[in-house]
Amino acid sequence: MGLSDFMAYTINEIASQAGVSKSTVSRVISNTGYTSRAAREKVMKIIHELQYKPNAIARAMVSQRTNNIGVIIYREHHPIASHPFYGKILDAILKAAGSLNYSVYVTTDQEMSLRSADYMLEKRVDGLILISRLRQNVIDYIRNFKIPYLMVNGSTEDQDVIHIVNQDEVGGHKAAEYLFQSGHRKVFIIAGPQEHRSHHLRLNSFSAYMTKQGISIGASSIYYSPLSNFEKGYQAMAETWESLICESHTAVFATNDMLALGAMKYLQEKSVRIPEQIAIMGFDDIDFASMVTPALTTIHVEKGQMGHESVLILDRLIKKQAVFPKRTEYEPRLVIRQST
Amino acid sequence: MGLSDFMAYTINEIASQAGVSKSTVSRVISNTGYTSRAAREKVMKIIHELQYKPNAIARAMVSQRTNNIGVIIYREHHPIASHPFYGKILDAILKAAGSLNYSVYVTTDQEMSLRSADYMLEKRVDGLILISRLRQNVIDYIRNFKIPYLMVNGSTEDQDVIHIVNQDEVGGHKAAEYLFQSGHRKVFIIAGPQEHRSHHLRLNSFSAYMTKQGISIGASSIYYSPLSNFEKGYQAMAETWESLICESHTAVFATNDMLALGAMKYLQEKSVRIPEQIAIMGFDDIDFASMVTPALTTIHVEKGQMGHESVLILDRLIKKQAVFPKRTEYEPRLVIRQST
DNA sequence: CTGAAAGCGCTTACAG
DNA sequence: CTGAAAGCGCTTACAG
Repeated sequence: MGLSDFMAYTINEIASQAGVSKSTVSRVISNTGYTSRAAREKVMKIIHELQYKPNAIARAMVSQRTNNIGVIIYREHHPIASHPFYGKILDAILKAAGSLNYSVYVTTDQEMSLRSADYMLEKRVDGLILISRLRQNVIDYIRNFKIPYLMVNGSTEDQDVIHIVNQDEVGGHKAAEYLFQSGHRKVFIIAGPQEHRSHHLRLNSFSAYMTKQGISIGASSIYYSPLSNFEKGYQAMAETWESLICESHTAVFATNDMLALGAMKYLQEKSVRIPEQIAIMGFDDIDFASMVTPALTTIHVEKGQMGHESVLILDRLIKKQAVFPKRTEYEPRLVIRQST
Repeated sequence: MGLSDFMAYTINEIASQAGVSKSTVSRVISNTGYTSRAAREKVMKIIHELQYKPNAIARAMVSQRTNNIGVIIYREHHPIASHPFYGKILDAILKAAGSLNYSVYVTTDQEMSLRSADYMLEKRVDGLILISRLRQNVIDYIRNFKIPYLMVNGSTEDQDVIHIVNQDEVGGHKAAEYLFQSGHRKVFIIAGPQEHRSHHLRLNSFSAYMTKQGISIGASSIYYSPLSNFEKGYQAMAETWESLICESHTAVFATNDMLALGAMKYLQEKSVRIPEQIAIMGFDDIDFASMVTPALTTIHVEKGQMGHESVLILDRLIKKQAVFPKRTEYEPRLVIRQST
């Protein structure tokens, strides 16, 4: 066995070099039970000398705890980790998990299948955070395994699933209220995919507010986009701008910032002045919203808070600690910038 | 033991229900060795009925392979996963790892300490991808454990470390060449932190090209920024714009897009016309670069390729397959848009 | 305070 | 083709 066939030291090696049993070594490492000071010091010394590291796998095997949590992000399209919305949630999860001494497995599941879940269910993790939309059959499947899990910003009607969400109805309401109070009476809406809970609720509550003010938003004032990205926002404007302005709309509300930003890009290429000729408003408050010119007015969603809280709740689930609400909601807030 | 104390089935349960030994069960699961058709079918049936999943931890214990790879992103500041540059690399890693059947641990290390490394070194992963800058002592530490690892876009002079990098010199050269050929003779530079290999090389090769053209870039034409984010780009312009324009600079080159975007924001607030009054150029080609108006001219870095390749190389290292270059370089390319 | 033994859930030679 | 046994590297009662 050459130098390249480096073998990591085991507890046995430490025990033999320290002249004690491996039980004793284990005790000093985990700092439980009684150990004489002499034994402890001897063991510590050897551990440092050899740079011994306990094998986490072996430890997980007996303790039945991995100290890992799994994050599965269900997204059909890229980006995933670098997504301006989900990426922020992920960042907060990584941070919170680190401070609670969990490691994080990150998986993406573009097929929204059982595959990623299966991987995690092979006892690799103590608990699971599911982000974004996933199918009911996946939820049922996971539940079957009795592993602690929760959903962040998903779309399920299932009352039993522990869930962290943004109050999208409140956000839609705030957006509509703000635009209405700013004098807008004819607003064009770019609506993201309606099978997504967020886009659906944002659109509905926005419309509901306007309706209550006696303003009905007709079919010709809503553009339904199958995707919620920049390109689609651009395309939405490209296809509708002419008629939109003929019908004297004074503002555009998009159900997320990416759509709004895409729309803005098109308008700027056409030298349309924002907000003078038309106001634009988004939803999410992604980083980029404040970086463009004019900066985008939007509804701020507590992405970081949601990610952070998801780890705290999961930790309690794992440790079987006291009850917690099935549903944790965060209230979004209006952020007024230059585009309106 | 109530329903809530669900225990996952083990190979023993499968064996007993199928009326065979656990050796046989193991063989049919791993599909190795001989098994009679009858035995195989019986076992498969029970496995499906019970939704049995082999315990990955136990398997890792004996096979000495975890099928996990660890990604440590060394960054002092947020964002990490959602970073417009590193997030893209991470996304590509997640994707490539998935297709090679690896799971990915993602850790961030803001202190650039040994802590994250330690975690991974507890035999949790088969190999390690280190992203961004890290200290030499961390490298030395990790090397000590003989675990396969490589660096992506790091900054080390260490010839022994397997390394994937962008050719920042080439990029700096291309940027300078393009601006020069577009007629710019007096360029202002916003330079990111010089302890970062990328920013350093980009600045140097840019200057070198200009010098060769007989244009010396004086101290008053370089703004050194301690950070490379949007805010600092904005600040750089805020502090220097007046004198910059007095000295008749015609273009601004920033050593990354975020700085360039920040600079652009300030100028737009001052109603400076871009590129008519001053041209702006960045480096990286992050997503946002093409979304702003005017769209940012920049140097495209192969973030996805770098991430993808890092997994392929690590996989070969793990499997002890044939040699590979110590250093894999990607050539960046010029992307001309509207800001110049 | 300490050590021998059993066991976590698998895989892998080895007999048969 | 199949099963009994040993072992991966730890932890945890249990005697002493």
